[in-house]
Amino acid sequence: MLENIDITSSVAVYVQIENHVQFAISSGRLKPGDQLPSVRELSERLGVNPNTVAKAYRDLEVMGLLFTRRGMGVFINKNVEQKCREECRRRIIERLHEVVAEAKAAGMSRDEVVKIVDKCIEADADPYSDVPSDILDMAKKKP
Amino acid sequence: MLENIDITSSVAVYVQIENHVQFAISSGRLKPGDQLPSVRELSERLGVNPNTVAKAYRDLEVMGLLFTRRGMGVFINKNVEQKCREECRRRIIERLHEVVAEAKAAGMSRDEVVKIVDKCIEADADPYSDVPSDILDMAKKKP
Amino acid sequence: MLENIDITSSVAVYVQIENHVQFAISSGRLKPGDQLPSVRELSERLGVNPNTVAKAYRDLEVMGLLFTRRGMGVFINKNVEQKCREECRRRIIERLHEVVAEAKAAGMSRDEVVKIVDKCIEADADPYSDVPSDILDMAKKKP
Amino acid sequence: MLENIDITSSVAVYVQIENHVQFAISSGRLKPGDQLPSVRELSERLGVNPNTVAKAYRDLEVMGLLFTRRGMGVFINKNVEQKCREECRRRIIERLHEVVAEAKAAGMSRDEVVKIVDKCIEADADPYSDVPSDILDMAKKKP
DNA sequence: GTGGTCTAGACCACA
DNA sequence: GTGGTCTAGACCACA
Repeated sequence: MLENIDITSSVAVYVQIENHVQFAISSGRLKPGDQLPSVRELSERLGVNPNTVAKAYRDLEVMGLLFTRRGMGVFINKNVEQKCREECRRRIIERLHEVVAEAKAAGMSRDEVVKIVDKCIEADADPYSDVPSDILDMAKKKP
Repeated sequence: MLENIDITSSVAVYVQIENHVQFAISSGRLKPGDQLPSVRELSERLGVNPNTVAKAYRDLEVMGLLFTRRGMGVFINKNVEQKCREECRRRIIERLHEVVAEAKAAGMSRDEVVKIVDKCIEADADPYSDVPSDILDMAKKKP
Repeated sequence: MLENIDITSSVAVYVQIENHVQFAISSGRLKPGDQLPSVRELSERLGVNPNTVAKAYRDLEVMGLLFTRRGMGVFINKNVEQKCREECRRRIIERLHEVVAEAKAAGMSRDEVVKIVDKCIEADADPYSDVPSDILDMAKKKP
Repeated sequence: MLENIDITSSVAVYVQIENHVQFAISSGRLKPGDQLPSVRELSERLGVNPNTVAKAYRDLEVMGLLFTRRGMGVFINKNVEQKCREECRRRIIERLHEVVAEAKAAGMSRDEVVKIVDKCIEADADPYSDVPSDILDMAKKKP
């Protein structure tokens, strides 16, 4: 996660955290019952304000992906994998639509776009899973 | 432009104006020497504060795309078409890379992605040019 | 003059006209009694608003360099050459001070600056007199 | 900076701020990663509206010299020192060319110009660095 | 507390 | 009429 979270990015850090957790759930790297790193632990690790991590966890809890057990920590909810997968897919397709529409408007041909797609697919361009992710390493797997 | 600029969008109005002008230059619909609509005119048309339009124009000037003649108006600079085109392409390809990498990581297959691309290309999904743009109509073409 | 007046410059056109006339007087290319082109004639030639030329002539008149004879035109005053020369010199030295001070602050050495000076002096870098100037050609020499 | 920023100057305050920051970067007094004083802090110090400082920071961001972390502050970008230095040098040399060409055209000799240059070089005519600059003192050095 | 966006409006420089 | 500069101030996003 540290590798993938870019604090200089224009995307808010809390949004990056949320996306990352959702993605990890949808790809099965985080499973129901797993415990997330504490707010303090993760914020220190990322070098960001604890409020930032807390905000991300709160949002994810509101979405129903996490639950908090006071004094125990934050855990992944049951039956969220499918929902997460769909949500991730939906967002990816939406963004794909946007960017392809712009490419078209910019005069790029179908073949040109497909060529770029192929190049990405072939490359190890996995934005999340190519590097051991700290948030994943820090998560305590449900026994 | 009026049709394409969405005051309620989460994308700031001045950013939308900037994108639109850049895109219009890169696609040749605005050419060096053309005069943009005046700050006041465009702001009234869009129903936003003149400062908002001025901010967009100023950014574009700092980027080197426009120049201002005090008391005369704002004009497209020379030799910006190529630069604009490359910049637009670069940004599109960058975003395409990002989203395809995420799609791959999310387990989508190459064919699935290409299928979505094809659907977008076939659709009239041009985000800018499908509707006559007021900013273009308002621009005074260099004689 | 047309060659030297840059309407895209950030320096106001009326200021450029003023500078040009002062410089022409101080270098003897315009002499007391010479008639300047009319506001209309010059503005058409330069492709600028007549107000712009009128403003320049008015300022120069306030400075005491020109006088207007109603229905006759605008003429260079007597005994202005010396004053003009001094004023031009003063401004040049002032600007030289500014830019050399910045060069020094930017870490440029004395020799580096002098080298640039020499290059300029040797070059035909005369910003005004190298090209036949329209305002001069348009001025009617006192018989 | 407070000492060098002149609110009564004809040069706009935001332009003075921009110049100052660029110069501080090019001379190494501000380094990549350093945090600039906050918009509010600097605006209070200078006695100007926060918008004025924000405008300068924004221009510098569009130029690629700064980046903003929302809620955190404004920082100097990486790899801008060289670019800044070149840009500063380029502008100084350009202006030096202009003014020397005018001096030549005005009939000043090479030796006369060099004499003025020498006088400036020897004087403490550093327009920026002779006085401890507040904006530098206020900048938080990257650890 | 940090910057971002936007509005309303004054006053100025220029054409 | 055109843009530039600046102020005052509201409301928001983020940390």
